[in-house]
Amino acid sequence: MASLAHHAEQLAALGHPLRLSIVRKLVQGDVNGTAVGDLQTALDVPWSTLSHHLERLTVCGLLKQRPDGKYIYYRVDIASLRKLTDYLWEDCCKGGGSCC
Amino acid sequence: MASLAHHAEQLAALGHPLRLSIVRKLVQGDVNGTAVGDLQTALDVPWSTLSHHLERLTVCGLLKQRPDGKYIYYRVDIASLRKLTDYLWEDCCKGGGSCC
DNA sequence: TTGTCATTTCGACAATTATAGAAATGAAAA
DNA sequence: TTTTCATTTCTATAATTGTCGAAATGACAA
Repeated sequence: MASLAHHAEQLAALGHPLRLSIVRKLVQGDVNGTAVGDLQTALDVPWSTLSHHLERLTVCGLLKQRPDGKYIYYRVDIASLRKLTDYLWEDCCKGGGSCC
Repeated sequence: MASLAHHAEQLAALGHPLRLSIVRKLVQGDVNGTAVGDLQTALDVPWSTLSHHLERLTVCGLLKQRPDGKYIYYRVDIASLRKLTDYLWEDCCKGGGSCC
């Protein structure tokens, strides 16, 4: 099952305090995205560290990048995140019983 | 925010192919839990490796253990997993706009 | 073009995590 | 009580991941 590996990769990407706080900030923020500089200010973390984590989140498909002039805007790929959370619950209680 | 660190820990636990397949199997399986031996057979992984991953999932609160005689049954803590997936969507589109 | 700002890439080191054989535990059956 | 079975702990090694300063890139402004 290829999707298992893919989803594991996305969950691992979310499984880091700084990366999770990036995603949380973007989920709550402007639908059009947030510039890296604004994230840097908000999270107060070195640029190179932030950039590295943004790449990790982007590579696995959780974030989308939109360069606009001088800035790069990042936003959560909502469909991708939805698929991920849905995946965790797929076929719950298949064998009968209702727990969810 | 203490819950951020806790949720990151849980997501990291899910972010490993073997651990994710353990959780998927338990989510789909019997509500009363699955014995370690059955997991071992199904996943075909060394006992010590499996045990290590089960511990990681249990320590962060995603799995519950129920020893019964010779066997130990593991099941997903449904409430805990629900809190986790809900957390990811909390306050989505706070600033207006409707994406989810 | 020169300068400045936003962001990424490079590089090196530290820290954490994964793997699995062998030994240990602990409960039940003979 | 001896044996057997289920599972964990121990131990060591290999692999991956995280951190961040410094240098590089690439866009816009003067």
